[in-house]
Amino acid sequence: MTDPSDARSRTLARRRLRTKRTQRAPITLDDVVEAAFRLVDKDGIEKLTMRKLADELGIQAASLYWHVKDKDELVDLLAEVLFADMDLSKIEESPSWRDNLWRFAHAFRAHLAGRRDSAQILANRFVLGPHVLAHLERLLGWLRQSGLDDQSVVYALYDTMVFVHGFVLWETAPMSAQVARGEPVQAYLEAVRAEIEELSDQDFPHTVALAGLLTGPSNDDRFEFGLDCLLTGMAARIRH
Amino acid sequence: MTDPSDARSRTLARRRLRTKRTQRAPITLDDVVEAAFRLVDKDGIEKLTMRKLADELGIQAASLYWHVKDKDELVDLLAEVLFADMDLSKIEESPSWRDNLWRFAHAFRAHLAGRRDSAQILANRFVLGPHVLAHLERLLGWLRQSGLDDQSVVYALYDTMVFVHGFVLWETAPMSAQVARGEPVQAYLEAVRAEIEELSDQDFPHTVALAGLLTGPSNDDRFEFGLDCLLTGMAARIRH
DNA sequence: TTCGTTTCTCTAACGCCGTTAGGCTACCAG
DNA sequence: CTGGTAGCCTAACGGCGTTAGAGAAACGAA
Repeated sequence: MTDPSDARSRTLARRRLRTKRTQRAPITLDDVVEAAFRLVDKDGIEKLTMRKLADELGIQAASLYWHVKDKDELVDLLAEVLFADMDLSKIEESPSWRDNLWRFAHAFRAHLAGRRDSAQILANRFVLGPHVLAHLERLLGWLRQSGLDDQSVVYALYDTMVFVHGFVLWETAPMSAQVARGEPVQAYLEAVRAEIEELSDQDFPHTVALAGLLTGPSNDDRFEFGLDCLLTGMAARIRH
Repeated sequence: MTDPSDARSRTLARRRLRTKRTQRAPITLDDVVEAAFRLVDKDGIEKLTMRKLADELGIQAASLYWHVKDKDELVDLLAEVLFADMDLSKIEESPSWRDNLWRFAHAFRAHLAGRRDSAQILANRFVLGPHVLAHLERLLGWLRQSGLDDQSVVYALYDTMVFVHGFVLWETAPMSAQVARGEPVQAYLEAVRAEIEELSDQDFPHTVALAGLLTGPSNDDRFEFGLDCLLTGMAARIRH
């Protein structure tokens, strides 16, 4: 029984030397991941199937199991690549930890928003691959260099990531469920708002009164509010 | 074509009047939900199957579809019941919105921690059932009565819930994946820590230096830190 | 009491899924 | 030339969500 991952890396190294091939070039792991993301963007993560993925690649489903152990390993891979694809180098480093964290949070959210079901792919997977570690190293460096004590660095980063991830999860939840069936987001929120406003004023005075804000149009405001509070609180806590 | 939910409620109302039955009592929707949670607690949400659920109830899989339209509707139901089961009445109301929000956040986290895969069940489902609305009403009331402007009430509650949900999701992520296979949490964290400490000091100085804190034992500290920052920031923002 | 209706469950089946076993072919190193 | 391995194949297994349709028990009205 050969170890597939060993075999894989040996193959990848050798492929560069290969000059010509009578048949079509073999599929690489990158091809698999790329095709998977194509399908996810089209139909959502729930519709991602080993058979459809194989189809997209022009091979049989069983052949995928040479590249990947499991469907689970596949999704783990997607999660890692998803995180790795975030381009932190575009963020210019500031001497202020708060600026750095603020920019990272926005970049993180924007990145997740750019790919369908991204928050769901990341959820419940604790991936510590090389790309994730590289990003982590950079972020920790930013925060440490601005004079924060080590515990604050770790906690601040962790809690910020948790907040952003949670936020995007809630932000995209109705979209995945309803909008995938064709309806625009705005229409969905209108429907929820109408539903709330039909409630009895007697039983739900506060909910009805706040219906507009609850289904409010701007998720950006909500995000900014939470993030700003989080960072302000950190600043207050750190300088005693 | 009869509407199943209408039929269901009529049945429930009538069942109370029924005195005796020659065969075993029919299954109610509550029975279904209860059995589903039993299975989730035992094997995790991913192993929940219509067939196994039917088995647990002593009926055939197809019979479930009289009680429930979909598996999706089932999980929506679980999400709503999960949220509804949180007992907010145990929380004593304070005149301070901060106290109220703090207590709610802790109750929410504790509640989610008490049931396996709860954060995952809640994820990506935007449920607005009667129980959820009742809780929402109560929470909004608490915050409004302490003099917060309406927008702050909504945003503060929303962002707090997002944070708690995101936190529990991350907190239980490694547990679901690894611990379900038998290993204790502590052992898993030790393994991650060892993995980090094996990294090159050259390439990952910060990550290695903070390995202990990154895999630190106390999630409670992390949670407290984030929540406290969030609430402190809110207080600062609200009173200008 | 009778009789149609409703409630709840059944059997049978469809098509899709993840995954495994084992075989075939093209390539490469010796 | 030859053995091994990389990369794909066909075939199949058991399990999944779901539907169609039948049937039995209980009910409600006559």
